[in-house]
Amino acid sequence: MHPSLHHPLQHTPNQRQTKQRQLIEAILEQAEGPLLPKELLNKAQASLPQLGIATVFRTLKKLVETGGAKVVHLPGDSPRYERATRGHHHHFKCCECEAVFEIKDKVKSEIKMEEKDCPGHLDQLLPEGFQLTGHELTLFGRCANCAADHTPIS
Amino acid sequence: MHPSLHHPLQHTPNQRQTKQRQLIEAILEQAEGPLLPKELLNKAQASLPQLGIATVFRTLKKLVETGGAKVVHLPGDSPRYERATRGHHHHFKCCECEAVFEIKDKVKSEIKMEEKDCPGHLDQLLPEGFQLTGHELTLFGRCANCAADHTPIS
DNA sequence: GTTGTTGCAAATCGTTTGCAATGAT
DNA sequence: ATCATTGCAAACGATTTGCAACAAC
Repeated sequence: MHPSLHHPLQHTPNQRQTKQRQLIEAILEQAEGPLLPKELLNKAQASLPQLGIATVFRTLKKLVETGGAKVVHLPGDSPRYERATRGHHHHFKCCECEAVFEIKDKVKSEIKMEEKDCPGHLDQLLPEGFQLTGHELTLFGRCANCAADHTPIS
Repeated sequence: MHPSLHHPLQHTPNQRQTKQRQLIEAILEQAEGPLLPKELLNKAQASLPQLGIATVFRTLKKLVETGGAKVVHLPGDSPRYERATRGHHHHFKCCECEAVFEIKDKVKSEIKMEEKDCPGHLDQLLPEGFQLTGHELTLFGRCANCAADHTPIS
């Protein structure tokens, strides 16, 4: 039998395939780093000039809810969005040129899941009885370019 | 000689001692965790009802500039503020009750500075040529209370 | 035809700023 | 008396929402 054919339990509304949603997903897919909603809008308006910012926000929210996208919070900035397919990683923000880089953990086991191979053993930091389900780590400093261009820090 | 006696290079304006600044600092001092500007305002208005939100923001900004306070960015929330005297630590946010806890690193050397004794060796995560100057780490999950009250996660 | 989706404008929220009045020095 | 600081209101940027028109199914 097909369990979900007749009555979806919580009456999940059917998602419709629109060109704006397709476009937004495509741009997110190609992006090299997490995007601000406004950046996304700008890129999208190249193909769909009448696209509104509200649609971008609504679509992003749905993408996040359905697991298609992830929110990236960089300290001091408004939230960015990236495709969920990129897997777990951290971010590095250059304090000089403001650029944001994806940092992939170098030590990576193929068996353990994301939390396990991140720096240190994060659960060891927690008090008794606390359960860890996720984390966000942002590094700041100077990127290779800025470090090369100028004198060393301080 | 005293180099800074005569002409402060950038004409640093003299800070004046006002009751609003004193109050804000006092509240920050007593706080158990990082505070939102609005939370700070609410607590402060108990003693100073006419205090305005603008003053809170202006005072917090100056405190941060002068190193008296630190900004805490919890993913998904607007910035919070805490006294700088609390030293380096991380935060844990309970996804169930929304409470925020300070997490002190357990492994703590007395000689090494903040970056050194944090989880893992963060600089090892960086590509060649990148210079690390700081980081923010936020953990999410269930706090001990919520974990005890309800069934285990999923 | 039903109903999820859109664009627009108005509303909201957090934060900043202009300005005249106030208060610390 | 000077000038940093305040309170208020207006301004602002990011995000959300109401609603009528529209488009996918």
